[in-house]
Amino acid sequence: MARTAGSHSDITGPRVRAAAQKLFAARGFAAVSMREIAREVGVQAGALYNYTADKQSLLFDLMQSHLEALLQTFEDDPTATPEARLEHFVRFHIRFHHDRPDAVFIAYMELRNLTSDNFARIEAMRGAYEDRLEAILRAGVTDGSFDVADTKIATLAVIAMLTGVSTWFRSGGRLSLQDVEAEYWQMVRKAVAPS
Amino acid sequence: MARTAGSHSDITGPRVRAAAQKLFAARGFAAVSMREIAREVGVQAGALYNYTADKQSLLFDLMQSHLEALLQTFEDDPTATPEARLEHFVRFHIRFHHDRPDAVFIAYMELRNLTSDNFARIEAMRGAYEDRLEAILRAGVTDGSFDVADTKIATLAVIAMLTGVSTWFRSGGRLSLQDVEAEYWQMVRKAVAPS
DNA sequence: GTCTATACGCCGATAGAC
DNA sequence: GTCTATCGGCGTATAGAC
Repeated sequence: MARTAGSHSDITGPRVRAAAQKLFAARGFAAVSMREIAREVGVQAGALYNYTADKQSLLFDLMQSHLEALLQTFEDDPTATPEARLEHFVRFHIRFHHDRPDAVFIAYMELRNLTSDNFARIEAMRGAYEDRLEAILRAGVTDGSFDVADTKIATLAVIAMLTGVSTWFRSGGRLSLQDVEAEYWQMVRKAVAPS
Repeated sequence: MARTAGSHSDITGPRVRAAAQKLFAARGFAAVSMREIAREVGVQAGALYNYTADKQSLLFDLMQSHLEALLQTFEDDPTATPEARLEHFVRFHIRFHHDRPDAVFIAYMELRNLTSDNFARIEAMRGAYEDRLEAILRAGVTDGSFDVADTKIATLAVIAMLTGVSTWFRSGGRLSLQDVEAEYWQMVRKAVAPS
């Protein structure tokens, strides 16, 4: 079962996706050519088509993998208190996004470059993630530990606020990621608390 | 002083910028060609270069105009209470951004397509706007009406949260813009309040 | 001020040799 | 599985006629 010398599909495939992710994040899907991706990998442009049907599939696969990992990694414990669940969500979201800046950037910036079918599939996954947070907020509203007028709006507000961290946080700066987590948790906690 | 027939620089110029804004917002700077902009305006591609030095200048001018308007339109009253000033900021930011969806989208999504000189100028304007909010938060921390661990982080968190409204709000939906303003104001007010 | 024509180069994707 | 070569098309920007 040994592979033929020069047969590298198992290693080149991931390298193609890694190169595409790096370049799409840095300069944008539309601005990056297949030739550039090939150069980054160290192959000729034609060889890329052994690993992806076309450029669009490359983008879609990156986004889908990112959102699959997001949904799979987040664990919620419905038996804990709403406040504990919310704190876990806040810290998880900040850390997970901080660990994958390129994938996050692509997932937020390149939605309009998806075909409409692919867009619908990605939006469904994003919606499923939002639903996880909304369930926490609803549980807190029900038992009186939170007070928000509209759980859907609060969900979107919290996610927008947390995701914004990626736009400015740099390791080695004035604050550690743990400091940032703690500060955002305080703001989120108060924002949804009963007044 | 009558112009020659067929001389339309005073009207075609704005139409070029309007067409570019519409197309850049819908499909992205890199994905839009000068030919498409010309088609939208109703002239040939070469004629665009009577109104802009190049495609990059078109992008920069759109962003600069947007941020100039933002800075010029926001009025803060340093003699009011920090809470009143913050509520005014929240409502202003949501309304101003809601009124200019295309300009807002471009200003957030196309930063990486600016040359480094142009990027620095735009970032300086964005920083000036952030400073206006931070001044309000600092005043509230000083007089004890707010409690935030770090005014810079709180500034970025509030702006990210408010700007997120543009990504989902549509007139004619379940909530009016005034409802949305009110809900965000409640969340912001509580987030920065002393616990 | 706008037109037509064009310079010059890169685009995504495929064909066929090895 | 990767290469070279290539197809047909579109990219920005400019030149020169009117």
